[in-house]
Amino acid sequence: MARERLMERDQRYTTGRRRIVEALTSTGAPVTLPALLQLAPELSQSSAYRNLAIMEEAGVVRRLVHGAEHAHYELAEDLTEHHHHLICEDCGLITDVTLDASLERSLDRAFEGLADESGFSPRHHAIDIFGRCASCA
Amino acid sequence: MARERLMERDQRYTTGRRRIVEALTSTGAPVTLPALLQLAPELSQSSAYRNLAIMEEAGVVRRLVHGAEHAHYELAEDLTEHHHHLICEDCGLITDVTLDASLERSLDRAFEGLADESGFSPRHHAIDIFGRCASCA
DNA sequence: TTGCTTGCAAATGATTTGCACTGCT
DNA sequence: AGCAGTGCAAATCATTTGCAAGCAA
Repeated sequence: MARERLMERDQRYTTGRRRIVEALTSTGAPVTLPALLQLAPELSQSSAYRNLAIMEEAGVVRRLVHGAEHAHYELAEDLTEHHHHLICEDCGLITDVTLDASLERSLDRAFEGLADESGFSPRHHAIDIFGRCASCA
Repeated sequence: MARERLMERDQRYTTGRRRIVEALTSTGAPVTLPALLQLAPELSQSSAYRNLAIMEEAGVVRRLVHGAEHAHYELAEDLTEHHHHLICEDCGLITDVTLDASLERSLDRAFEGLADESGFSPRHHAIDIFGRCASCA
């Protein structure tokens, strides 16, 4: 899947890129760049950044920005499934959650309604739930 | 209100801070630092950053980070009202929206449920709706 | 070969900080 | 007077980029 997405954009699925995708697949949760380099120490920082940017563009990777610190990276939703994020305000840990399908449907309906009122056309949404994770509680 | 929040933290409500609050009040939408300085040209960049950080800490201001560019600042929800953001993927414009109270209630209920399953205790949430604004459509 | 990729080191740019000065209290 | 707040210029630090060398089609 990742390979196809890249090929469509005339991008190669190189070893470095495969390593990144494998690392993101193996850890279920979004990771920072330093964390990614720990998972795959043979990657060089600049190439990792460059390849993440290319794969983000190609729809393989998603970049999350939350505080001022490092951004987090995860596989794009088409390669996984639609989900949201629990963010621990103490330690910065980010984990995934999925909401009930009917609730998602209600949200989408509400968002569509905005188009009429304001002229804004929604494409996708992201919900961040801030709080305390189990280990920081 | 802003003054009280600052006083509680033994912070003064100085002219510079008042100017920032007034500027944020006058433009309904979240603004970047450069935009804020345009609204209030007598502010100096470093003091504006410093005061925004202090007021964020005091719960007067909220900082939003979305792409890689400048962060956006707005008045904290206790000084305004609970709302979410429409983000234009073309021009970066951010505007506020409020959802139906019953939908918010369903969301909160769903989030509370997470505490039981995962041990995560939710404090607040933010919904970002990405798409095209009226002028970029 | 020809051009995309890589890794290193250097550059960028938003935000932060040191410091001397001003202004409340 | 005494300490918090300000503005300037310099420092930070995540991320990006230039460039020479490596590798794949």
